[in-house]
Amino acid sequence: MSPLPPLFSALGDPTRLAIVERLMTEGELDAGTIQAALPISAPAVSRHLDVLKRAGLVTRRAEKQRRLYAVRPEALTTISQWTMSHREFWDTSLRRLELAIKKDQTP
Amino acid sequence: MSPLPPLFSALGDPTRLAIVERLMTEGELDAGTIQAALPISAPAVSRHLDVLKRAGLVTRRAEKQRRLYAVRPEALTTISQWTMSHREFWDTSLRRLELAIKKDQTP
DNA sequence: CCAATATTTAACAGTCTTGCTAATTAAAGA
DNA sequence: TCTTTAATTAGCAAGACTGTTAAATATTGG
Repeated sequence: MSPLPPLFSALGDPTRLAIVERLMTEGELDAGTIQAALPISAPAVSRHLDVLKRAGLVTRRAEKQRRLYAVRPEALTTISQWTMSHREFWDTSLRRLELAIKKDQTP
Repeated sequence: MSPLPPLFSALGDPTRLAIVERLMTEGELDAGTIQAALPISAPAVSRHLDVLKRAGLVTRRAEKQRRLYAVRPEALTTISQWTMSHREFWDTSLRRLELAIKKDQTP
């Protein structure tokens, strides 16, 4: 239901990944608090938050004159499900790799 | 060890995501075979493959005059580990959401 | 050696992205 | 009402991204 490329694209920027990680560990935060920890201007942060919002990664709600942002758990679930849907591939590939290395080291 | 933003950024392009998914289901493929399924020129595909390579998402090896590409399982593991490291957040958030919806529907 | 095949590199155009400062909008509170 | 606080939108510049065609590189196989 949720398209992956916008999610990956949004997380591909280090600033946005940092914002998402902070929101996940600290929970809902307002734009000002998010901005304070970053080395860029408020308008720049506002645009990053808009990108995250349009990708479906965060929600936004108004509280007095503040805008509160929070990560949408469904977005993370979508990514998790994608990796899991390919788990058979990377799990067995990794196992094969480890076996090959072991065989190489102790001949 | 492997940085996430380049991985996410590389997967943020629909063409590259499609390439990675195809390589995961079909295994190692040469550049020409990958290009044949896509609506863009060979040089464009070559550049996408280079982006994937530099992000650490694929390996490349020469076989006669062909270049064979394959997904690095470690890259997928890195992403999986990231989602899992935040699983407590999205798992409990989702559960809370579901409870709130249920409470709303049957008052 | 030469022609064919496979792929990449070069050069270029159009479009996005990201940052900035200045201006605007919205609500709070004296 | 007027000032302060919070955040966004507008407008602009620098640089990155993606696609194209043409040229270059490398390997094969007659």
